[in-house]
Amino acid sequence: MVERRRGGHEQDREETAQLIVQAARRLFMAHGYRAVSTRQVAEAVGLTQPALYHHFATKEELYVAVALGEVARLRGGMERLARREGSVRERLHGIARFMLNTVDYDFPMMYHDMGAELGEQSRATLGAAFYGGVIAPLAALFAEGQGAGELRGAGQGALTPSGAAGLFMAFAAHFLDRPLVGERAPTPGGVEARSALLIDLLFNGLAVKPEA
Amino acid sequence: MVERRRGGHEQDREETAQLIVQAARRLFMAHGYRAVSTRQVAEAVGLTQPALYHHFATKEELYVAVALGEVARLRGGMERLARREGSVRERLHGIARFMLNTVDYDFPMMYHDMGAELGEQSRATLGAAFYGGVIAPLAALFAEGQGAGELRGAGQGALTPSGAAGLFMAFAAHFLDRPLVGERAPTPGGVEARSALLIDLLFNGLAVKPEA
DNA sequence: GTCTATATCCTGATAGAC
DNA sequence: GTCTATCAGGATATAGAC
Repeated sequence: MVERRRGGHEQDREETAQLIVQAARRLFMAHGYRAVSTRQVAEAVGLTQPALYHHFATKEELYVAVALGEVARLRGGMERLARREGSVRERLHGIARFMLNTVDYDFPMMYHDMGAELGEQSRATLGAAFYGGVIAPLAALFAEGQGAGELRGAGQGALTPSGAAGLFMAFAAHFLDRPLVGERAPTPGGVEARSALLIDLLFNGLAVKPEA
Repeated sequence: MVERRRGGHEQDREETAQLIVQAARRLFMAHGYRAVSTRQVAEAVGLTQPALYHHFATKEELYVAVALGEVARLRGGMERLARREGSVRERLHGIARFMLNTVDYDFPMMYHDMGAELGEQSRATLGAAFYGGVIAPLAALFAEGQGAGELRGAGQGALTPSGAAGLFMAFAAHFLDRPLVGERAPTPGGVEARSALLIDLLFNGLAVKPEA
């Protein structure tokens, strides 16, 4: 908002780049890196395909910009919710709600694209951003819960903090309401019901509780 | 083995089709449907690319054959292990071992391919096979555990049997030792340690147990 | 049943006018 | 900064000889 001082052009230099990233985000996250062509991205933003190459040198560079933006968004939400007051369980519940509410793409596919479709350098860049921005804040929260005696630690046969963070992400991916194959219906209920179930299962598991 | 009575040809009609499916299985499961070309499959089995089309009408048909074979393999293992004696937990542990030992591909990617890269008819065929051959046997086992009071049922705020089966598959996918992005290391330990951890977390969760 | 040759299409990326 | 035109390569699939 502070940059709008040059000329009367509505779309200054950086602005169309942002529009391209937004359009690419929707397409890449819905269909995957390989399934989306640069022509589709250009058409979605009202440009011709070669115009994209004025803003991004390669398709891969565009994907990296998309993914970095998404990691930054997740990081912001997670760090904000991790700082709230309440038990570790309550804060993790908040993060679960946040993810179920705002992640509208196929998480495993993004994971696959990052690991298999990109060059080594892009992979390293995104991997570091994902680890530092998503896994690390979650791991800190789990470590706090283990220290407070709320969660089983590695000494009690469970997981390291970052292992627990990875498991949390697997739970989140499972409870995201993506369109599923075949007859398997998504977990029913709204975000509140699904996030509560997610946390309940993550903390207590499927077995009957001893006191029940 | 019973069909080997025609002529001296080592590779009768159906046999090369099987070789093609095996080669395609390795490639598709390692890199995904879109990333593997029919030329690569042909080269891996020592044929030229057009020769494939004598055995399979389209690339998609070949993929369906690959996926149906894999579902049949999983079904066989699961039904065998589900019939053993022992608690539901012990039998689920056996199935977890079986999956960690024999699934060498990227499960979420196969899932994505089935849901997004194939036509409606192939998707329906594979979805039905997957549900009937993998989800249904698991769900029957979970239903048995819920009936025996070993597992929380839907009435106790947990999951339906098929919901629990889906969660089990999510756990299995998470604990498969696929090469991961960035710095996040795979869960350490061999198959026995990882399958035991999987079952422990699935049954008891991350929270400290009341009696501990 | 496998081959060579090829049709047709789509891809990412570049050249150069305006 | 965006356009038109195009390159070079790879994709699936087909035609027809042997």
